[in-house]
Amino acid sequence: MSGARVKKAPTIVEIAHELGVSPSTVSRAFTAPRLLKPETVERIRAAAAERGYVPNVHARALSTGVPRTIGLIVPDIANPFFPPMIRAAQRTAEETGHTVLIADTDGDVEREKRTIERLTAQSESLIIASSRLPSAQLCELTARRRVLFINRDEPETARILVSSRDALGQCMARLLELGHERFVYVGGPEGSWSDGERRGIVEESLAGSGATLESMRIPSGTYADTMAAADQILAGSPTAVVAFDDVIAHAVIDLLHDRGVSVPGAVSVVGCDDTVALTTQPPLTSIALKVADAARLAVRTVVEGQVSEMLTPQRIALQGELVERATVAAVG
Amino acid sequence: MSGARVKKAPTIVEIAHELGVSPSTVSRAFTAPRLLKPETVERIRAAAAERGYVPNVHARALSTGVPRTIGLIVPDIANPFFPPMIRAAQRTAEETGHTVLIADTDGDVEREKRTIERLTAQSESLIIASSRLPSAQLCELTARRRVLFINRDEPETARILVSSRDALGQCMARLLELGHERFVYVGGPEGSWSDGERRGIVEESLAGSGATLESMRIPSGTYADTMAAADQILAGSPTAVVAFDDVIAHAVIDLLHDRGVSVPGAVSVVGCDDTVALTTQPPLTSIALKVADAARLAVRTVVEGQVSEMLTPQRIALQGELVERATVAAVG
DNA sequence: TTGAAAGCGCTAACAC
DNA sequence: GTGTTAGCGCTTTCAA
Repeated sequence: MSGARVKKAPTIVEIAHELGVSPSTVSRAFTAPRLLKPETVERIRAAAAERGYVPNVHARALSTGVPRTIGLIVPDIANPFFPPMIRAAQRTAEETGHTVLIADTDGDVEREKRTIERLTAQSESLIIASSRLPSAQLCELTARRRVLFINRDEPETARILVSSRDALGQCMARLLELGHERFVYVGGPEGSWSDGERRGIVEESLAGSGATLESMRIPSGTYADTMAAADQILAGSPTAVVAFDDVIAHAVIDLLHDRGVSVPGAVSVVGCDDTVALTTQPPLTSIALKVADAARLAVRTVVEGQVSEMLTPQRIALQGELVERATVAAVG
Repeated sequence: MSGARVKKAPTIVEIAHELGVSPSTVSRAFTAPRLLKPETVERIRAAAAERGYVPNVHARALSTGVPRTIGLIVPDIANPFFPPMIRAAQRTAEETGHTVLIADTDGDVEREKRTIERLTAQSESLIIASSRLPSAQLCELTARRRVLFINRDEPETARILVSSRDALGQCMARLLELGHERFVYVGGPEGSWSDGERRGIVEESLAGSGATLESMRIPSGTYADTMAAADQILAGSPTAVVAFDDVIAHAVIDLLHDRGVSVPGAVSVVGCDDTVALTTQPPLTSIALKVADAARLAVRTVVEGQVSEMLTPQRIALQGELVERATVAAVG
């Protein structure tokens, strides 16, 4: 079996020859069937299917000048926040015959820049999620490229924000209603747009309520580092802990449990992203984000319109939904 | 800003004109610099860098006949087992200037077939992880393609197995040593190679030991379904539970806890994959698999050698390592 | 050491 | 409705 030859893919010309038609006719059978006699289309498609013909994307891209490829750049594919986004993007792209190229930057700015360069050359547009680039670089790099951002709120760009504003606001109101007076916000990575938004909402919601707020941050956002910050989190004897995301919330529940503090009996905990919410004990109250919707919308946006034109700057915020489970209760 | 034009990428011809050299010279500056006067190479590279020239992958692929693209097909990108594999594959592919196209099949056979067809056309080789295709179809589909499998042990193909054999065997021996006599194996998806391997090792290890084994399965492999199967899992009052993966192990720990059964005091639990091991209470004893190594090896294997030739059939098993944490103890 | 020219597989005017 | 032709950007003989 070793040494066997890989079968060369059949080309349009070969199919054309066999059928006694011209190459362009075969091409049209796939790209503009309505220009052909239905019968011809049938005949060609049948023959093509039989020989296992699949159009060569490179030839097509070269000929049309538009690579039907969309680059999707994420900081970390292993972060459970992104796979659903990637999935939705791919499924949506499929509908229009596009391919999504995934790239992972490790949250590293240099790598992000290089990735943008590289993908620019082979994609008709770029979708960049949670970009870490400083504004200046970002403007420069994207000045003459078709780029759409997800979760980066840079003015004058096309961007989609997966927002927790409404849901988190509602959640905070509920917590206040339940009599909570000492809050802790356990934030995530510095410079994350989501973290900024959430921190802001928590502050706004509490302003003038008489409740106290302790605001802190777990830069790595990991379970282990959150556990390690237990003392700091519990320093002010909070009655409610709002976590940047579900991973942190999960750790908070566990550290509370370690100290014999009942959740939600003594302390209420809320997470965000709804990624692990069903695997905590008790099940975590969290905010389900419109990640898949954002990806779908992103792909549809970049796919429509002339690829030779920049995207129209606009800001779209998709509001998530509060999912009430079992980690929130009245104080006391 | 809307309506602004996307900058057209500079081509080899433009650079050649500006420098007063021929297009082939510019091409050679990138593909065969040793054929050129070092000084010329320098001049060309500088000019190219300045204009932001990046070779057009499509043109290159068309011209050389080899698309420097590797297709990587996984059942579910959201399964925490795969992102580290994807990451490692991409980083390795980068080294040789290759691009990895990720596709997700949803564990669906039809979709897997379509994906293989589609990727074949634009990749020089395919890496397929945890393929669900029946053997016959798999042989047919792969008969004349450059394909390498990960975690699918089909004879006469090139395959890499991320094995837990040694580590799990060692773990079982340890459990026996500690006096365990009633075991449950809580398996995963039907047809998974990993599940078959693990189930087999558990059976072999216990054969002739006098210990009893209850073997079951959570087809979906989810936390929720595992919780729901609590009665079945605990029916035989096991002293040790071996789980197909960490997600199931996590659920087992939680359901044991719900019933007031101490881990590892009364029951020992071991997981596999080492994906969530650090976020359980107590920390889960698990098996760290060589997933990233497998991906690296897979990419290196498909990248080397003539792309016109099939891969040499071979079977490589990469052994994982037992990571002892806190969910295993002596019986009693 | 460099240039000229052909051609990869496909699409898109433009003919017929 | 279908065929002819030119060309997308690049690599690669073959000549010089």
